[in-house]
Amino acid sequence: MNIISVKDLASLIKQERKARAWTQAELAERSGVSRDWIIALEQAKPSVELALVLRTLKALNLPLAINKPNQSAQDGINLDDILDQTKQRANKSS
Amino acid sequence: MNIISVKDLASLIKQERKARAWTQAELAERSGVSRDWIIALEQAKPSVELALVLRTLKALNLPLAINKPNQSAQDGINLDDILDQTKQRANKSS
DNA sequence: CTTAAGTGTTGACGATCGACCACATTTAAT
DNA sequence: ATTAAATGTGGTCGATCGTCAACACTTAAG
Repeated sequence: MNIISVKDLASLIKQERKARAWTQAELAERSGVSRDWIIALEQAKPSVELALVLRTLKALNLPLAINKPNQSAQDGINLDDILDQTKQRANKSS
Repeated sequence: MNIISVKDLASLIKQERKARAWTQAELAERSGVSRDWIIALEQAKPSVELALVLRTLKALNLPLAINKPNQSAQDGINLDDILDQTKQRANKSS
């Protein structure tokens, strides 16, 4: 599943916790955070600390991944990059 | 690429920024954060806000994903869950 | 219905965030 | 070697974090 917003992450975590029949207190203990923080996370609080999120995902055995798109066959050649750099060159006036 | 630590995320972002020949200031502006914060992120500060991280990934066009492992063929059947629940039942004494 | 567990809310607290600024250091180009 | 851009550092400041504790509210079971 793709994570584009904090809500995505929050609902996925809550769903996975319930799938395992864990209470918030249980997940909190396993993640090494307070129960209050788990509540905040599941309520999609935007300002939660990244490190605690990673800990929680680990406790739930949920692997986080980034798959780079637009990867050219030859390394170091990325059409988007070239386009960006071209635009930069055109904006020398600004 | 799998993200297991903040360092993973930090180096990947820095790498992708450089691949696009963007300065930290440029990425900061595109992400709607301060340059200071980009520096902190690229230095793997553990306490960065999740929402700002997501904004930065979006600015870099890096999609974040979670792929649930151990998914049984039949929905709702997860061997890990059953194991956990069985362990719970065995610990009624505690 | 009663009871207990689970979940959510509130207020307090020290600690730390992220933005801003000025300044040092490093990198890159001429 | 000079110069300017890029990166990193240290400080301040208001705002907010995450934790704790006490207290409702909601579910689920009996």
